[in-house]
Amino acid sequence: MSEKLLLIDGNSIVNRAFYGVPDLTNREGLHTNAIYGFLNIFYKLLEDESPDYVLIAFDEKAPTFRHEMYAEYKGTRKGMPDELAEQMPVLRELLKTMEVPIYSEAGIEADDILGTMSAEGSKSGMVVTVVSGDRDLLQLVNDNIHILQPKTKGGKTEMLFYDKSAVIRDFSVTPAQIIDLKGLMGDSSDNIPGIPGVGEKTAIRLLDRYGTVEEVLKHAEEIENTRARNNVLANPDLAVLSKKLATIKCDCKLSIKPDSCTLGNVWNEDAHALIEKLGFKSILARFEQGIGGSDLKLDNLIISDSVEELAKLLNKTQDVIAIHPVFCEKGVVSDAGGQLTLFQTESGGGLLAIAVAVSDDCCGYFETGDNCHEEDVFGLINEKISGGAHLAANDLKPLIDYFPELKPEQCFDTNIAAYVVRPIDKSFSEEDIGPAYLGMSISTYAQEFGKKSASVAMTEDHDAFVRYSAACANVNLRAYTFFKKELKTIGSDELFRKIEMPLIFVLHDMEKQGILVNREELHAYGERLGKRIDELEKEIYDSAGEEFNINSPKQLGVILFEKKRLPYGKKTKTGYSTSAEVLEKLRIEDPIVEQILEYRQLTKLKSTYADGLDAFIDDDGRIRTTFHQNITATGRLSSAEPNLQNIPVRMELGREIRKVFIPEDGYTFLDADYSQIELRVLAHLSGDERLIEAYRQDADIHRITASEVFHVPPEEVTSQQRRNAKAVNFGIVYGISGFGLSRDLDISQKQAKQYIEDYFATYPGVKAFMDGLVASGKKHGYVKSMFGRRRPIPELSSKNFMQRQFGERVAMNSPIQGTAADIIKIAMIRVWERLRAEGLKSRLILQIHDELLIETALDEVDIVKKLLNEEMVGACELAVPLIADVGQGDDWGEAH
DNA sequence: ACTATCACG
DNA sequence: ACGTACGTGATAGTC
Repeated sequence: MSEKLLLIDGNSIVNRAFYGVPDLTNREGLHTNAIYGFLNIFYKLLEDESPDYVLIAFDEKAPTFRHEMYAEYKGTRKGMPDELAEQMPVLRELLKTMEVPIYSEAGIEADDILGTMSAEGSKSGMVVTVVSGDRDLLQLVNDNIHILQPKTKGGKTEMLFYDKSAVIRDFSVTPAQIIDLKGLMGDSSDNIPGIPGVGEKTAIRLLDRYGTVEEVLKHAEEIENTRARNNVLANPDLAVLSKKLATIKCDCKLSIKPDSCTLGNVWNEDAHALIEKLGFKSILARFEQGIGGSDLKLDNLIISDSVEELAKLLNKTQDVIAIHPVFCEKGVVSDAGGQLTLFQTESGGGLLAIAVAVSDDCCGYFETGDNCHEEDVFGLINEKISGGAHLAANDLKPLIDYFPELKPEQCFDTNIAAYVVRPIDKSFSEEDIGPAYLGMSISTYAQEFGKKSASVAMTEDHDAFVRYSAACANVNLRAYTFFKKELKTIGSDELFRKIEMPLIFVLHDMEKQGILVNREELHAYGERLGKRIDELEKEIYDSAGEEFNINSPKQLGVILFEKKRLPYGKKTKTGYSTSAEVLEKLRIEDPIVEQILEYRQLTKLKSTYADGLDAFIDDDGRIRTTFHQNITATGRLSSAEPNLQNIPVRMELGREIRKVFIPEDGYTFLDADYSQIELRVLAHLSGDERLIEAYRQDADIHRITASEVFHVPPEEVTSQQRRNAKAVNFGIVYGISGFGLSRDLDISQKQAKQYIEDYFATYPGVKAFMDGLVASGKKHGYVKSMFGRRRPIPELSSKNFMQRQFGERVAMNSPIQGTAADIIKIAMIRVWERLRAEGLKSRLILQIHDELLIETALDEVDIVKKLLNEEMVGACELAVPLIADVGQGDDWGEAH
C-alpha cells in the first residue's frame, strides 16, 4: 500500500466552518465557531482517511499574490470579517499545540503550497488527498491526486470526492483544462476576468473543440458562432492573463517535504487545556477517549450464556437496569446458540442476545441458547420490574410486549430523552448519545459491521459484537443518569415523564391494533382510477402529438414549455416547474393542462393510496402503521409505512378512499377533531384579549378576522373575504411573511403586508407575543411550548439573512404547533387510560395531529362518545374553550 | 441518493 | 437584493 498524504486548504475550510457553524463564543467572549467547525472536519478527515502524512496550508495574513504584477485583479478580495479574523491566530496556535504540521509563507499562496506538496507527494509515490472548497484546486487532480470538496447538505457537511472522471462529470472538462476554462470564462469570486461575453457553455464548447486557451486563440477565426468569435478576437490577452491567474504553481521552494509532515500527538495535555479554554465540551469528550483509552472496562464485562449469571448480575441492583437487546430479523435463519433455528415470533424476531448494565463497572452480555432461554431472560428482568426497578433502553416501544408489568413511571427511553432534549437532531441511538452527551465514543455499528444483519455480525465478528452491545447497554445506563438531570435542568422533565413515556404504551397499542381495510373496495377503487388514467393518457398523447412519460417533470416541461410554447411561470434548479400551482394558471391556455392536472391527481391516488396501501394489508385485513415519536422538531408524531396521517380528504375523489377504512363487525367509528386548536393555543399563549373574547363568544373567528382586516361589518363579510381571512390566520400560525401570504392568496405583496398590519393592529397581543418569541429565541437559542417542550433554533444566529428569517418564523410557529401537539398527546393518554380503566372493548387506533379515531364497540358508543369529548376538551385548561367535534360513522369518511 | 411533486394537519 | 409561509412521508424519475 502506498502512503497517504492529506493536504488541507486551511483558509478554505475555516471559511466554510465559519459560515456553516452558528455563532459561538467562549467564556472570555472570543468567537470560536470557525475553530469548532474546523476541528470537527479535521477529526473526521483523520478518521476517514487515516493518512500517514498531514499538512494544513494557510495564506499569510498580509495578502500576497501569485503574480504580483496582476495584483490589481486579485487585490479586490474581500477581507474576512473580524469575528473570523480573531479566530485565525488561535486556530493556528491550537494546531501547533496539537502537533499538526501547518505551513504558510509570505509571498506564497496556500494554493501554491498545496500544488507543490501534492506534486512532490505524487512524485514520490504517495496517494494525495487535497481538501478544499475552492474549485481552482481541481486542476491538480490526476491518477494519484484527488480532491475532497466539503458540501453542506441539510446542516451536515459531506465531502464530495473528485477524481478525474468526477471532474469531467461535473465540469465537462478534464482537470488539466480547468485553468483553460477559467481562462475563457473567468471566475468572479476569484476576480479572474476571463473573456467578456464568454460563459460556461461557450467555454466548454470551445475547449471541447480546441483543447486549450492557446489553441482556441490560434483558431479564433474559425469559430462558427459570430458572437463568440468576436468576443474571443476582441480580448485574447485577457484569456492568457486569466489562465495564468488561475494556474496553481507546483514548483515553489518550500522548507518542508511531504515525508516530514508527520502527525504528532494530537491528544496531548496542552491541547486539552487549550480546548478546555475554548469551551468545546464535546471535543473534550474525544480527548478523554484519546488520552485515557477505553471507556468501557471490559475486564468487568461478564460474557455468558447462562441464565444464572444473568440472575446474579441483576441482583446487584434494585434501582435501574439498562439493556440493549438484540433480536433476530424476522424470518431469518440463524445459527445463534450453536444450532440452526428458525425464529419467527410475533414481534419480529427472537432474542439473540442481550447486554445488561446495572452499574458503571458491572455489565453483562448474554446469548440465548439452551442455558438461557428468551423467556428466562425477560422473566428475570420482569421480576426486578415488579420489584420496582427502572428500565433504561433505547427505543422501548417494540419491547413493550416483553414487559407486561412495566409502568410508564419505570420507563426511561434514552432515545426519546435525547429527542426531548434536542428534537432537531436526526438520530438518537446509543451511538449518537455516547459521543454527544456522555463523552464516550463507541464505534458505530456501520463502521464495525457494515451492512451485516445482527445475526451475521454476531457470529462473524463475535468479539466486536459483544463489545458493541455492551457499550450500548453502558450508554443507556449513563444516559439514564445524565438525561434525568438534564431534563430537569431544561424544564422538560414533566413532559418526558408524564407525556412521552406514557405515550409509548398508547402508541404501541395503536400500532398493534391497526385499522381494518375493505380490500375489495380498495381494489375496485384502484381499478376505477386505472381505467380513467388510461383514458387520460391517450388524450394527453393526443394533445401533445407524441408519446412521452407524463410522470417525468423533465419530459413534461419540454412538451409544455418548448413544444407548445406555453408561458412558463417558475423554474426549478433543474428546469421548468410543472407543479399544480403553475399548471393551474395555464388551464385556459391548452386543454392538455387540464388533462395533466387530472392525470396527476389520479396517478397520485392510485400509486400512493390504492396500490400503496394494498401492499400494507396484513393477513387479518388490517393495516398497521408505525407512529414515530422522535422525528418532528415540534413534538408532533409522524406516521410511516404506511403514512396514515396523509390520507386524502380535501378533494372529493380522494376522500372516497376513506370509505375503505372500516370498523370490524360489532364496531363503529368515532372520530373527534379539535376545532382550530392552534389558533386557540395562540389566543391562550398570547393572552390577546380580543382574540380570547372572540373565542369565548364562540364567534366565527375567520369572519371576525375578515371584518377587522377588510374593514367591513361582520355580517357583510363575503365568502371570499372569509376565505382570505382564514389564510391570514393560517399565516399567523406559520410565522407570517408578506411573501408567503401573497403567494397563497395570489395578491400583491404590498396588499398582503397590509393585511398583516391590519391583523396585528386588531390583535396587538398576538403581535407582542410573536415579537417576544423571536427575541427570546435569539437570546436563548430556543423556544418552548406550554408544556416545556424545547425547540432549539440555531438558524436565528445565522449570518445568512434567509436562514435567520426562517428561524424567526420557526420561533413563532413552534410554540404553537408544539403546544397543540402536547395537548393531543395528553388527550390520547387519558382517552387510552379511561378505555382501559373502564374495561371497554373500544380502542384508539389513529391520531392525525388534531384528530383521534376510535374503533368503538356498538354497545359502548354513548359512553365512548362522552369520554372522548371529555378527555379531549379537558386535556388542558386554556383561557379559551377547547372544543372537539365528535362524529360517528361506519367508515372513516363518514365518521370524520 | 437526490429532486420534484403532492397527500395530510 | 435577497427569495421565504409551519410540520411531515411516499412516489416516480433521474443521477
